[in-house]
Amino acid sequence: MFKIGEFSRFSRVSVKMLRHYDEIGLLKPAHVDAFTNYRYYSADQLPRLHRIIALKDLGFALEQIRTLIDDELSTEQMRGMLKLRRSEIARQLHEQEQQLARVEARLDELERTEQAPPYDVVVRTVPDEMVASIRQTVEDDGAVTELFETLEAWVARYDARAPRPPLLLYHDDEYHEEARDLEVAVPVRAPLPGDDAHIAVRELKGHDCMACLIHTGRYDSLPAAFGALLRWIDQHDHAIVGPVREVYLRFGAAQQDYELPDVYLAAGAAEFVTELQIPISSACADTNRQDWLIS
Amino acid sequence: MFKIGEFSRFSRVSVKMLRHYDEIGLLKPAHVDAFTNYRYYSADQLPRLHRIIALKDLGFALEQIRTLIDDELSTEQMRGMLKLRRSEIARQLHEQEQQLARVEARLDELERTEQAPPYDVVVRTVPDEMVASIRQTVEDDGAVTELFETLEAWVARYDARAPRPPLLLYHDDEYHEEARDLEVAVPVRAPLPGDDAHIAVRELKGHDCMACLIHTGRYDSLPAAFGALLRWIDQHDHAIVGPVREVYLRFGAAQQDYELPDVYLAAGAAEFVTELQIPISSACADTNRQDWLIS
DNA sequence: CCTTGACTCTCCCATCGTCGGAGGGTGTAT
DNA sequence: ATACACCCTCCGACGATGGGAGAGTCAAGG
Repeated sequence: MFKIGEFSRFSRVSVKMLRHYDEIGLLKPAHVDAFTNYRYYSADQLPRLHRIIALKDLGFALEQIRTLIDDELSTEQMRGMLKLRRSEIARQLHEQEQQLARVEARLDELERTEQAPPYDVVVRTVPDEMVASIRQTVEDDGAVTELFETLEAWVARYDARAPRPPLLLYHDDEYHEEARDLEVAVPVRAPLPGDDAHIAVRELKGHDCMACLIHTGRYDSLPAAFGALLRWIDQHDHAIVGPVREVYLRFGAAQQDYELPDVYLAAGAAEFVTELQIPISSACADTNRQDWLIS
Repeated sequence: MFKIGEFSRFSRVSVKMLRHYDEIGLLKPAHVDAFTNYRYYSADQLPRLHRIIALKDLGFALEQIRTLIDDELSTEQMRGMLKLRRSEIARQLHEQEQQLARVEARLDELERTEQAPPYDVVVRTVPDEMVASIRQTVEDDGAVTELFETLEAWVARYDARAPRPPLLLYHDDEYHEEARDLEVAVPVRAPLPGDDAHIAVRELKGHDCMACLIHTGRYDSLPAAFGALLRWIDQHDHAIVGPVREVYLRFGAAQQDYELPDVYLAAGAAEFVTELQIPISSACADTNRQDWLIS
């Protein structure tokens, strides 16, 4: 039997942690003196403790470890978890790379902001539009692409696609890291009767005063575009009165052929052309308003 | 001006965090209503916020960001930090790989423990020995190697090296993650007068009853060997009465030629041969004691 | 003008693993 | 007997984030 200090020295776990593990029931001392409450550990407890540390290093929370370890898991199983952990680390690496890419985009954005802002903001009227849409809370950006594909496939089955670009609505009141309340929508020709589990066909209300901005280029720098649009709205003292829309005028390798007003065609042949739309209060009819209707 | 909810939506920072950033002085709202305490943000604050997020994604703490950002650092400087961050991530990846290697070693150890323990524990008397040593708190294992090299070089200058193996003493009372109180020591022939800043020449006290165990193989699995030694001590009801020693009988590519008793030579030609020694209470003279003196 | 509902405020608490410290009791060696 | 090393429990802190209670505020519709 060893007192906690000795046991700490040889197990390479601090005294504080040994007490903590005792407290949460992860590793009870082999014996606790009833009078002094001194903890006494036996050398036979080392394997269990080493198992705990191994699992901890594999990224498990102490709470999980407690349940895992009581299941008497074999070293074979633990080797399996080791493999899992390796792939998990690879995934994290990938994610960090993406994060750095986002940082770069942010830097691009900052530089662009320091120069002359290359965005032109216009105010238009956007008409009502019949769309098929899915609204749901989404965690991963990749899921959005999937939703669009689902939607297009579903609409294609009814041969009801209207030749106008798909769009995305941001319904969140405020931003949250994990889940965002999004609505993906594609225009349809007729009020389709069919209504799948999550797919709704509805008339998407237009708006008299929509502050709009065309962004060309990859989506990494969309926040910059939103920033410019927001600055315009701020400077002109408008109020935002509805969810933001992203309209995908052109995207991906296969060039779309939507019916668009001429002004859009001027955007050139960039691979990605996106319009950002924010409905603003109507008290603005006096500003540089331009009434272009989507044909 | 935007209320906090709107600003959150467009900045992609949660309301909670905006309030937090206000509180810690990282991003104060452009205006706070004196009566209602409502926070109002201006679109001009977006660049600063994006800078903050970029730095956060680069791994800085909010506290650091505050000082960084007030220094008006350019995007060029931030790109430099991006590079730094990349290498930092590479380093972390390497570290995680090492950690996984340690986990594997632990699993090896567990399997070995489940089988018959291949360690023979003997009790010997270890005599006093004159050594040159450095004792200091060390954070990185790599630093230990450096210390040994420093020490050997210093002793070599006096041509005072005694042909016995170097050793490491663990002085910590209890284990701590970050810093360990270690003493590296190499045997010397004479009481050297010279005494460098941190190098001490002293007689390392021996001990009548030293529980010893020979470990062959890489240092990854040293904890397993310590475990075996500890179990032996526990089973035989000994008390530990001094710091643990690791004696490096053979190590590295260049084979050493220390004067050792025959029993050590039986360990074969393994690349790494290490003896672990723990001084125990003398009340054990009746057990399987074997008095081998190092020649 | 009043109600309603959406929005905001402040304040407190929780997470997770680890450490530090205060204040007091225990064990062993001089 | 006294000193010193060790141990105990209890409380708080870290840092980024979120949850929730309870109260106040704003804007739109009746």
